[in-house]
Amino acid sequence: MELKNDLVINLLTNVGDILEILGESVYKIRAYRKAVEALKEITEDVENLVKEKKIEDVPGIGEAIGGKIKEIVETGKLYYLDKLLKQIPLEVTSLMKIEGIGGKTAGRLYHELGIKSIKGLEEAIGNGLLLSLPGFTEAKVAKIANALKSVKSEQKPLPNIEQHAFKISDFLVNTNLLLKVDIGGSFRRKKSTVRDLDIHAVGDPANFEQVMKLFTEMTEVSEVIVTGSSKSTVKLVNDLNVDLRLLEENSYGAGLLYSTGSRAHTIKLRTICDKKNLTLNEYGLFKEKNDELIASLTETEIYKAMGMSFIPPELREDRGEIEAAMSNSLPRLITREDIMGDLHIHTNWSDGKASLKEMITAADNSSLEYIAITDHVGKIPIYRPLNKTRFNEQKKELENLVSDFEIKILHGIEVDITKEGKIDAPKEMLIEAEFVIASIHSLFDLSEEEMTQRILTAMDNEYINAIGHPTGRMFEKREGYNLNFSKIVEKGKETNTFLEINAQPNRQDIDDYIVFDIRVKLPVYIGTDAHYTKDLENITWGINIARRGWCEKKHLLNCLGYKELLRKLKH
DNA sequence: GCCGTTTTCGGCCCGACTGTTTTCAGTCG
Repeated sequence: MELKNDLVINLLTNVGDILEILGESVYKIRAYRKAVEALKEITEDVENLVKEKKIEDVPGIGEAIGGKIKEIVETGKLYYLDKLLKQIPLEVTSLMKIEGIGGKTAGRLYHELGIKSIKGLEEAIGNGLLLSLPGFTEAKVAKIANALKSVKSEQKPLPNIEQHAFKISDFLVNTNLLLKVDIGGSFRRKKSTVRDLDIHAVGDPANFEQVMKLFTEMTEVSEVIVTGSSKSTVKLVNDLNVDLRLLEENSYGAGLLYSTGSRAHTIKLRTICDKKNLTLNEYGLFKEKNDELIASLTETEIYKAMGMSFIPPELREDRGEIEAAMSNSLPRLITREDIMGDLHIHTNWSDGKASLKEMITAADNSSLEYIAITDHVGKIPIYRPLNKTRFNEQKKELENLVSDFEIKILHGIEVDITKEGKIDAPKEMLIEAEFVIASIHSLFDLSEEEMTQRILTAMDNEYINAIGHPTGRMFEKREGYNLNFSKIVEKGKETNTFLEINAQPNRQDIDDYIVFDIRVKLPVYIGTDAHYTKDLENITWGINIARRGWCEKKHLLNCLGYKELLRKLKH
């Protein structure tokens, strides 16, 4: 049986969109949005939650939405949505993907002009129909026509946009018109993917007009979406949206807190403030009655004034960090210095580009205590995977090299998991290899149950230490397959098999919310999957995921020293 | 529609920018 999580998320999203077009209560719409967000953050099978009558335990899901989820799980359909769709066709919701068009405008376009789709909207602009609509002036129509070219921006892998982000903040710093420039938003929270950049800067308001002019006229800007004296949004030629928020220096901490978000974190903070008769905004924390300023200079002061310890940006997702900060029980997140080893590295013995010696030299020069060399074995589409003979040759080369280095080396392999969950490698190699990663490299479109079973079967193999890039996602190439993680974690505990956080920029697999869920049940480890020596630096992306997943040293296999690690492995 | 350290009703985060609304609704973050 398939997991129904995606279906439930889709149908409830549709309900939210249609309700928005119908102009329903914003609180009702918000309730559906919140329920969808909550469902995206759980790794459990929604069907099981329904069966065990635990679905209403999920925060944001109550009796009404819980009942609808039950109906979707049991019948695959939702009568309530079907009824709504008799009033508004589903396609109308596509209009809301255009910048500046929300539910109200989409509703008017449909009701007053019969426009159902983006294509219909283009036609209505072309033949002048849109101009006939009250309130739609030439300027407004031109703006919509322009916005049509760009649907609301997509998520992009953080590593791909890091350089753009620094370039823009450098540009702002170099104007010499600002005192401090910070990149906030999901960039500062170190999310694997970001939708836009939120830049926060403080300075003398006398300079703001000039800063905004320089910002909106940067050569990389393809379009100015909004611009005002304290806030502007531009679209860059590479389709990245950048927000710039300017504040006075004495609002620095409050502005950074606001800029960093997340939205859910901010809302929770403000809700708590409300109960304490405080108001929190981007200018500061105030007493509600008399507007008296309580704190604004630093984030630490503001958190403290709200009765909390400083919350690292990576945790600001309303996953319990606020409650933990109030009870002084935030996790001691891992740092770069805590990482003792890298357990997934390739060399030119398979599809890596660096030699064994080059890789070891590079790793030895970093602060690592150990690495695992894990070249490919099995029928995978690369030029030259290892066979038994070459594995032995590699071992010999390794033995000759080790004395020259301080770093400890596990001679491992990465093996392929076949469709049936078998391990495509000779047993002698599995016995001899000191760290065996099993990964899926083909047939990605099996059902959820088949994929889960495929991995469970592989984990049952007594020589497998770890599952590499567990969901197989590759940004801008393919979605990851869904897995039943509760079953996989159970099997991991039973068989002493661990899950990888693959740190390749285009993988970043598994996601932080999965790590958050499983970390206390089964240790994880970060592997760079390096193919070049410089790829060893990709460990950063894995650390981001681990930190966002609330990992402390005890949750990560590669925070163990070499000897402790060996004791943990099953062979 | 959800929720509760003022708890089963009456609230629900807060503010900037846009357009044409002469006082605010819509959209966004």
